[in-house]
Amino acid sequence: MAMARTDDAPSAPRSRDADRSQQAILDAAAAEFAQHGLAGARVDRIAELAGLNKRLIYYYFGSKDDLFLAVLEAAYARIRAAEQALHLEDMPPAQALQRLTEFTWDYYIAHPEFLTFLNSENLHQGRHLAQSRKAQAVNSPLVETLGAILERGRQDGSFRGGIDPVQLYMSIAGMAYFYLSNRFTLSAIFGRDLMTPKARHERLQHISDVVLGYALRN
Amino acid sequence: MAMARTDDAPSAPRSRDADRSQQAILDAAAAEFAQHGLAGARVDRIAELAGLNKRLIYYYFGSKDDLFLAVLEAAYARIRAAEQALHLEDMPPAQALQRLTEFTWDYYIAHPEFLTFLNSENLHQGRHLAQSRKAQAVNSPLVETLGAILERGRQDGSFRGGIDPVQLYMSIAGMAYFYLSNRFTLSAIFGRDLMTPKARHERLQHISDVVLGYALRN
Amino acid sequence: MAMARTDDAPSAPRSRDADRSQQAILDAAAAEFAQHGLAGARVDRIAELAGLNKRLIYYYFGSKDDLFLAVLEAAYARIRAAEQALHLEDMPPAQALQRLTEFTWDYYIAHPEFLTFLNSENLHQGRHLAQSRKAQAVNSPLVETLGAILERGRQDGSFRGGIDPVQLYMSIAGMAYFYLSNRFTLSAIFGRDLMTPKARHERLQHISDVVLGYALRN
Amino acid sequence: MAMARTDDAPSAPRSRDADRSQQAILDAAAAEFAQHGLAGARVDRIAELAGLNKRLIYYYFGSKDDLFLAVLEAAYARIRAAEQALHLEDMPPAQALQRLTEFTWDYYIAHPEFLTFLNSENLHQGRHLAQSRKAQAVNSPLVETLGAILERGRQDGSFRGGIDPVQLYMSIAGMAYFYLSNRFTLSAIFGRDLMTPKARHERLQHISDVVLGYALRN
DNA sequence: TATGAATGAGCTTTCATTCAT
DNA sequence: CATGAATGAAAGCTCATTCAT
Repeated sequence: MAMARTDDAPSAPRSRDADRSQQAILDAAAAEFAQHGLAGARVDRIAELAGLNKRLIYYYFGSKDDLFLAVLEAAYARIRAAEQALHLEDMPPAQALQRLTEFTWDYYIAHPEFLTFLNSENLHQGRHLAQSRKAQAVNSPLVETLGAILERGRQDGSFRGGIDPVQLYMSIAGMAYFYLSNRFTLSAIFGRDLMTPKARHERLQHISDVVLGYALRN
Repeated sequence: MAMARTDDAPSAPRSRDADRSQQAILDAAAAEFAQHGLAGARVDRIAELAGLNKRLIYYYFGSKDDLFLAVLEAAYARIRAAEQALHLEDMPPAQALQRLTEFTWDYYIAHPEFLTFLNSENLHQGRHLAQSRKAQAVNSPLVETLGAILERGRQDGSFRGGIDPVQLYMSIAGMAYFYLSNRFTLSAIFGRDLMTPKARHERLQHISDVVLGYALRN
Repeated sequence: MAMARTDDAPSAPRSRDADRSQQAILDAAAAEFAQHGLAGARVDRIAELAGLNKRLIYYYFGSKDDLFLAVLEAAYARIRAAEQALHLEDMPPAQALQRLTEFTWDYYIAHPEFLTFLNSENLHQGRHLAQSRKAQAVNSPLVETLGAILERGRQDGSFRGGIDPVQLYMSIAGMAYFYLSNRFTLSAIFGRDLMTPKARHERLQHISDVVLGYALRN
Repeated sequence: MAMARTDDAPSAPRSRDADRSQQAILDAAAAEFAQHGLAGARVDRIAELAGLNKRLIYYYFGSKDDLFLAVLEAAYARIRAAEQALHLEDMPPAQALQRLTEFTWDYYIAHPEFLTFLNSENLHQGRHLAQSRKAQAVNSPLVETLGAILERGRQDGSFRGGIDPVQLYMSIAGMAYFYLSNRFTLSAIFGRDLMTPKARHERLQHISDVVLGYALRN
């Protein structure tokens, strides 16, 4: 006595509810992992936050570790999509480099959980990412874009030559990451609030100065 | 043939065994926290690693969290001591800046647990350090030293003016930190081993180039 | 041949097993708390006695203290129900007072755990009952009933006037309670078995004599 | 190279310090057992409260249970001494009975720990007292005294005959005990403070009324 | 698709007690 | 007489996970 399901999109492989439940779990898990790390996260809390039964998490994702991987992959997918929307290749080299720096800074501020996920994953020696089939595609296209920018700048004489785009990317990211990820200990050590608008502005200015001061010829 | 011990603290109210036990616990805890983070660390493993009864950990340190704080404070004390042994104030400005960059890089490589402790503490929003009485003294004297270096460089004309030592310190640290702390995810993304001698040499070279490229006038 | 169940709560959202498990835990906990007190009770033993997993105790009751409160509330509910089944209001005053005395005595003998629960709760200064929402409803209706009995007796000339029902209730209970709750130390002191049928009969007789000797207008 | 100890009393079998330490432990233990019961009492807290090393407790008393027995025996010895100081035998019967009632009430109020000790010991089914060599002497001399009072009253016509002094003693004690030992639950149930001066006065008055109303001829 | 019930293993922490001096 | 150091056992409680429906 199966009933016809008229409310489903005809070609949808899964029901809307299923998709919605999976997304709710992913969102809840992202919040929980961001706040407590992998070991500190509680499956119970994720279920409660998602408004769903705990059993469903296992039904859809298999285990806590697998769920973490899914969260991690989704986070990488989001930042990759944001990077690709920048269209740096259409800008003059110096402006493109400046824009990339700003983007990195702003993205880390808007998505602090991304930093936490990386910390967690590295604490576990990249174990989850190593098992990921999607991990290969994770390779940041930004590096290639950055390589092209540097080459264009070298050719038009604005940039010095011999800059490794991977190294520069890691430096841009690192200067932002360190400040934001370690803001609590840094605040304790330096006795100042690092997250005021003024402090944030100054940090971005400093990073830009360092990056351009390094890349620009003379 | 007992020798007079003149270099000891004037009064030793505790038996040597107590000190040794406490140090064994601290060492074991440092290893465990470094490997598994705060939530992932197991008190049982710490006790086993220390070769001591689990109860003794609570006897001396009170709780897992208090033990973590003790480990964290000890780690800060060590890096502070190492920093002060550099005597950067006796070097010419450019050399001092170069030396500081190398030191930071080398220290992070030699003491990867320090990075993990910072990650853990920041995951917990600096909660432990916030209640540390020693936290104030943690204020890195390196910043003052770096400020003096920058000022000397500005005066002798080698450095540009207007450089904030705190910002520069966080950039130096950040460029090293990001690479080393996130080496597993970075390796997965870039598909290369970041810890070969060659890769390490290149990274240090790059960081030095960036730092000096930014600080040096012209 | 399923019969319609009209005496049930209108909606039973939980499975019967859940109710049965909770009741099994309550019963086992009552036995354990009665025998060992609150601090001496072991959650492991309760679980074993209930034939259920220890985790389930926390799943349903939250903590050992909350479980104790549940046991205490259930004990109060039972004695209240038994009191209300007496229908003392339908008896002549002297007979009602006599019946109440007998009931109290018999109930304490049949439910020695009730005495132990009260001892435990008072050792902890009523901490659990104080946070009980049901505590207000615990107010023994017996006191009102007793008040009505005393008033009826005063009006028909059999009882003296001016008797506080609360005071009298506490005296009736106290004379029974002391004997039964402290029977071990009293036995040691007086060197006689207080629980033989003869001794029990004599004690009840004495209490009745005291109570009626006090209440009856001679 | 034994040194002469000139500060000791020549005939003292133990040093003053030893006596003082033992008494300190007994006092601390009494406070701890009174507050937390036997199972809830902590040897650590007793040592801390006594200002002495925990090991000494075992040196002097052997075990927590043995210490409890010592505390219990001391409590019995104190109440016995207080009872014997009453000299009820020199008073007229009714006055003596009244005085005994007052004494019992006042003593329980002044020494609430005595009630707690009895509760603890009875929770453990009198196990400790059963092992006590001094337990035989615990037999309250008050009962004999009370017996003589009742007999004198019967002979002078003021008291009714046939009163069992043990039963009456347990009733006097019980009416006081129940009120004081269970004051927290009773307060919760009746919603009134039982320990105000007024409430205490009324309770003593009631008990006296009941006792004398029972004993006095007509 | 979804859920409440249930669990084994293991967690941090506590405890009475003993060791070594 | 006195103590700080140390411990085995077990406590209350938590966790990721599975069962039954």
